[in-house]
Amino acid sequence: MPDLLEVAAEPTRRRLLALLASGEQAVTPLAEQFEVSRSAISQHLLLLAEVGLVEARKEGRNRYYSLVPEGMDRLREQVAVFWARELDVLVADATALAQSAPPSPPRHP
Amino acid sequence: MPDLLEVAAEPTRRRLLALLASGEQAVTPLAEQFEVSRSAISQHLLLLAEVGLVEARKEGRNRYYSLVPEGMDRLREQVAVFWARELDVLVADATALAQSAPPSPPRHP
DNA sequence: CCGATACGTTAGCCATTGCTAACGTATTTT
DNA sequence: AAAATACGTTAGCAATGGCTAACGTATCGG
Repeated sequence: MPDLLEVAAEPTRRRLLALLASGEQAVTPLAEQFEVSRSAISQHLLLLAEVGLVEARKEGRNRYYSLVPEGMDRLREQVAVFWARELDVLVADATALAQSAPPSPPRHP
Repeated sequence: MPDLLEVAAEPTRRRLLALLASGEQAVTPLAEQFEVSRSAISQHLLLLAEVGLVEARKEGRNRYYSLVPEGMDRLREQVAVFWARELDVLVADATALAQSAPPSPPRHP
């Protein structure tokens, strides 16, 4: 059972998700937008399906892949949880710092 | 030159970033919170530093690692770019769907 | 000066990953 | 019925990744 974030982070799969965002699409036309083989894309899609980010609707000899909203929400949540680990405090420092303020002293007194 | 999102997505490194969010920390105390060796953690930290997410402040025989706000902002941006690819439309459907509304017809008319 | 501490570094190992090529299968076309 | 299309599946490969163990190197304490 692969890690959701890791699966989604891989560059080819990120692009696949982005492409599917504009609507469902069959495998071959998807694969044509990449430089790797159709088989490679198929395997990426199966992995994305395994973690519940996409699903396939079979119609004739085509399999139309589309995003699974619930899965994408789970991904969004995971990302949110990551950022929520007080990282925002740090980033707040960054913007303050970007506004030509003196650098804040090291945390952890 | 490794991919920023992929580097940040790996579970151990995610946790490292989260731990560093609460303040700078030396390698050994960091490593003690994991089950893997100190060497493994050191290598993860070096990789995180390579992509600009963390940096080390040397003091005596310790190396205090901390988040690099600019790097974390770049990461945040990358994530935002990913979600911005019209994925939000899909997610909007999801919430609507979660409110017991009939499923929206397949996109791509 | 010597041992201990805190690291980075390296080599080597094993598992995983992403890939291609070839094949199998269902569906459509002719 | 045969060829073509659109897939998934499998095997097998090269590369990568994460890990440990061992070592090298500063720095600190005695």
